[in-house]
Amino acid sequence: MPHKTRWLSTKEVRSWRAATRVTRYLFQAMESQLQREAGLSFVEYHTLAMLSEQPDHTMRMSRLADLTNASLSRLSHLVTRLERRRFVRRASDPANGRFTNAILTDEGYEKLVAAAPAHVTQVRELILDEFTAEEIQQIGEFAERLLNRIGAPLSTTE
Amino acid sequence: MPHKTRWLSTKEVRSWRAATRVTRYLFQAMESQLQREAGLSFVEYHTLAMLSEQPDHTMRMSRLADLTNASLSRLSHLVTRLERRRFVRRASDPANGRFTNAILTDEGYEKLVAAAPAHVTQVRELILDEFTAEEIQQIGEFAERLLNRIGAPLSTTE
DNA sequence: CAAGATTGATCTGTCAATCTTC
DNA sequence: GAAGATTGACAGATCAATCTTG
Repeated sequence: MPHKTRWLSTKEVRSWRAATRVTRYLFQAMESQLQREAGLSFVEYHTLAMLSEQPDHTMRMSRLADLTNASLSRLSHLVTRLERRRFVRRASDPANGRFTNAILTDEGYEKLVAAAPAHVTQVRELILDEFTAEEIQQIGEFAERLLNRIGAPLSTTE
Repeated sequence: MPHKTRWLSTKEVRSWRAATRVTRYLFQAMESQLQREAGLSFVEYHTLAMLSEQPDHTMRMSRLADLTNASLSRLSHLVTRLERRRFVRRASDPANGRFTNAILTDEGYEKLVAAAPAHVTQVRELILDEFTAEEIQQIGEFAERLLNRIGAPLSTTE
């Protein structure tokens, strides 16, 4: 019941606020640029992107949900919308009927290819260009340490 | 029209993915912990927190929107909900009728005080405890550089 | 019955339109 | 008329309940 809370020091608060503020700000910037220029949300874009990296442009819903940081429910709704727009289609896994595969259509692939340059350019201008290669490396290490601590799977490629 | 896109290197992609993944993961973790244990969203919590730091527990809507990274519209809806729950009330600024002040109620303050220890503890356990003081400092500097680059206001205290 | 996935109800955010005060 | 703020309509996310297959 006691559990004395270890409050944050002034320096910690400062770092913490800057970090939360900037991450939220950057997400919003990317969201609205993608939305404006491609009519895709950040998650939608990454859903297409993850699929495009698979040799057969196919991935199981549950894995896709994990990689895009979305709940299965959220992904399911989202894929339904992407299906309506013909960017993705579903097919249940012939090997195991419990699994559903999401499959990138040609149209979806074209959409991604059209959207990518502007997005990547924004990421460079907004973020990467601020840092040296070593700093980018450093940031990646910090992020990976946190992912390990949390127990989140790291890699994209299985 | 050309604008050759400077695509990301393998290392850059790796850092970038880890960073986006971890930030989204952490936000979700904080969201759901706050929601579960206090019935507050992350923005709601920080809205109360920002108000509590003002001597008179009062702040203009537009400033509050800025500090919580919300649009004015979003904040307005949000404050309406917080008002219904009696955590905040509104009053138009006597000095300038265009301004609306959001004011933390006693009930709202108690809510915040009740929610804070668990939240702060989670922030430590999830994130801060992974890093040395120097690293936390370093992360703060990275974040502030980005905020400057973007042109976002930095400080909380005016 | 457990894992994978979907659905529907509800809540929250966004965008455009509007209102108010200076 | 412009800045600050609010509103309503719609799009999207969350949560709990449900369906389906192994």
